[in-house]
Amino acid sequence: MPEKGMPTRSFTQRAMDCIRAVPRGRVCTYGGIARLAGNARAARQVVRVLHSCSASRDLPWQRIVDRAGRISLPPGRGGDEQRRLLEREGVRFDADGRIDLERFLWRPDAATLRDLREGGPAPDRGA
DNA sequence: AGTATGACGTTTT
DNA sequence: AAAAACGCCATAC
Repeated sequence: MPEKGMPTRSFTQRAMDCIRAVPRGRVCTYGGIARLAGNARAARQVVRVLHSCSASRDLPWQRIVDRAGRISLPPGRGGDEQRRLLEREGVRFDADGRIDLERFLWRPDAATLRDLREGGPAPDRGA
């Protein structure tokens, strides 16, 4: 059994759980995943997580977009596929290739939030 | 212990 | 409004 108080799961592991929690047909942002995983500033680490696990693990990697609702992955290196996958889930893009986050941004309900955070506290220094 | 990585986010031009 | 500059972070090595 893990030590009391010590995080048993790394940020990377928690981030993967959060990504898996994004339902089909919805999206979340890099920063949003970072915040859910316990560190609001670790958006870049979320990028690294996706880099190492997108194709291999069973992560819905395509559901992570940037804060403006745009696909960050460059076309030709997966960006096109990401858009195709999202459209197949029902996510719509406007003429500028943007997703309406008011409509498609996923927000976890209280129960999901609790589940995602059971591994450790969320030291959000946003104050 | 220092450097590199990255599909970001925020602030400043 | 758009772009650059700047800040930030967890992991790999």
